[in-house]
Amino acid sequence: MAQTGSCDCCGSAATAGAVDSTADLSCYCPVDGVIDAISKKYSLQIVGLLGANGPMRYSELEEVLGATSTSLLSNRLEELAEEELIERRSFDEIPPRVEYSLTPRGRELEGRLQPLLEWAAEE
Amino acid sequence: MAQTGSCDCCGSAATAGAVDSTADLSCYCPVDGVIDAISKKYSLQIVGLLGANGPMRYSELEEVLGATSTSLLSNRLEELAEEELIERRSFDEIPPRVEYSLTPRGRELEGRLQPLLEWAAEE
DNA sequence: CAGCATCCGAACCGATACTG
DNA sequence: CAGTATCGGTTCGGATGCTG
Repeated sequence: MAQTGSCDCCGSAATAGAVDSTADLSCYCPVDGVIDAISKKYSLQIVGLLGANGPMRYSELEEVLGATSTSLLSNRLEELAEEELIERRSFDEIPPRVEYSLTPRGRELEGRLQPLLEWAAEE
Repeated sequence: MAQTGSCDCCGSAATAGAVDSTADLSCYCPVDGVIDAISKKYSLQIVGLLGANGPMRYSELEEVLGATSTSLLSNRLEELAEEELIERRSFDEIPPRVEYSLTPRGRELEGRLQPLLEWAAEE
């Protein structure tokens, strides 16, 4: 995953035209990086939590998510921030405080995610 | 992932009540297994392709997806079939023929997936 | 044609130890 | 409090090679 330029499903094979003209929707490969970002552990939960609760601190997320290792949470937050789905805001205080919140883009994602998650959860 | 009974985000931590009452949407952990299934490589594409093109043969999928190894494709198809998102139909012919198509459940998924994918793809 | 079995490397997860 | 650094275990992905 995490492709930057090449595309394994449209680059080589799509030109073969094996299927037909309705194949407009057949390529979901690049998808920017969002899909990559959200298909890792806790990403979905983070987006959902920030959407439901508003800004949250590092330790709050850590607690609610049920103690993942700190490094894992760090990585997820960093990745989501790189995709501009969440925003990191640090206050210059002692003790330090950092808050994470959804960006507008993140809120768009959350909106589109919700129907999917609700459907998957009810079942 | 692939949890069957235990839940790492609501089992232990949600009872801590660190956030507040709006945390209804905070638990996406179990989510049946659908999320697990679709967060693996090619699952999304398979569902999308079958939705757009109708039933497809093994070799068609293989070609359009751009030659993943056969075992990987096999695994994905099997997993999606176990989740009852796709249906496998084999014809008793020589040479053998197998077609895959979306189940009603798979079509529901595809519908909810589409807005998300379109949004992610346009960017 | 449609696949399963196997083996290897890469990515991901989790726990621990340590820093600003 | 909010992280970074490191390391071992597990899962995932890709390449062959071989069957019904």
